[in-house]
Amino acid sequence: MAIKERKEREKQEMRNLIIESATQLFLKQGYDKTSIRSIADDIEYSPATIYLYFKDKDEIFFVIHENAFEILEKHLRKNDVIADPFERLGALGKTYIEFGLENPDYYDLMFIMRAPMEQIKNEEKWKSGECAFGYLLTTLSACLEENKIRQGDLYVTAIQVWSFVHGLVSLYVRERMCILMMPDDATREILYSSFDLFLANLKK
Amino acid sequence: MAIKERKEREKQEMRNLIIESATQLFLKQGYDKTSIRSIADDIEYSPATIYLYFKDKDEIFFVIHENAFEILEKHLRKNDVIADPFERLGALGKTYIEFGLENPDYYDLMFIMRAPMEQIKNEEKWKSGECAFGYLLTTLSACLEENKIRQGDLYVTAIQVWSFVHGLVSLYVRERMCILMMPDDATREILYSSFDLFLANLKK
DNA sequence: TGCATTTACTAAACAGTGTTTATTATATTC
DNA sequence: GAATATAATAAACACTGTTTAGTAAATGCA
Repeated sequence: MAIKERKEREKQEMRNLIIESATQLFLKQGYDKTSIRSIADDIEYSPATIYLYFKDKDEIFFVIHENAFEILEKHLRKNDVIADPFERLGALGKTYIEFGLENPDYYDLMFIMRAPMEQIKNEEKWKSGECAFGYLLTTLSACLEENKIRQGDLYVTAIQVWSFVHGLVSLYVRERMCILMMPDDATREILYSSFDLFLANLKK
Repeated sequence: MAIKERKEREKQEMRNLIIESATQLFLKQGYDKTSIRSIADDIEYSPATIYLYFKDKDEIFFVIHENAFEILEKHLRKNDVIADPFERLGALGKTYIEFGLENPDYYDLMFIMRAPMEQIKNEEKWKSGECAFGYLLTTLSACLEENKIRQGDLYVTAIQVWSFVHGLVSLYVRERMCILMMPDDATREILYSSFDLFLANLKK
């Protein structure tokens, strides 16, 4: 009976169709305007059909959130070629900030919005987040071993680095950087300068 | 004609009644569950009445957002007695983090949610934000003058400090600190340790 | 005081949201 | 070919923010 496999394949294809449509609408119009009805309209099915493939709206955006992590990880991995761990740390930070500034909606979904985290509560651990955090831990661990940065607890240092870059990007994404009263490109310059200063302070 | 003044007073009292009810519901049940209808129910008026006193829901939460800034500023001002600017900077940071951890809903409204910033767009500058940021600028300026911290551009340094503490608090408030897989109080300890490390790196 | 006008309020509706239920049409199995 | 299982949907439910049209009370003026 190959029918079962075909059905399974069709089910997966339908899930992909929904996710593709939802992703496209999300990046074009934002989270709020991406309603179940608008997705249904886009893929030319009834709204109720979507609930045959996803438990609720949160589950859809959890999948988009996971896809976004894959994209970020691809960017981060490009820095694997940098041998010096401190230089790699700097490059990772810049890649992270750049990703946030260039993909504010994805960043929001990954690190700010509540929606995808609801899914994680009723499921398991935050796999995507842990994986990305793992990158940072590995690099920082190498920096500490080679005595490139000031000595300190690995986790405390990692939280310090992540919190800082997240602070930069999230204040920008949620429009609090307006206090600088500067044009957008000048604000971005300040963000990168601030990261450079941070790195200099961390350096041994 | 004192009637005009009485009417003005009554209008202000009604606004206060709405804000008080909305604030109480917001702190008890969160933003989403604080609907116009639930506020109307609470103050025993019809939903439409609220629109005679506030343009929309965003305006209500903009006022709550401003009240929250007043509370934060009261906390921050307690550190004015600390003469040494670097010590004061440390105390301000701890006060900020503490405020965020103890008042996650207020913090969310002030520095994460989009709702109150919509109001600012159609109005003027982000007065509350600028005022709080001014505190930081003043203290950092004194630190630089007295050569207590590493030299650098004032604004770049300020963004560095603010982004970092905001990063700590916002990752906690939006439940991304779960990657540490620690009980809540241990996570909070890490946050404070991370801030201490940050300060040590900033120190000259 | 009596009437016209302004003010304060609300019931009902509008246009939307996420989600569920009962029903129908199609595909599969025996 | 008949019985069963699957896929899809129309319609409804319970909400949301907001607007409109209509009513009742307070005020201004003669």
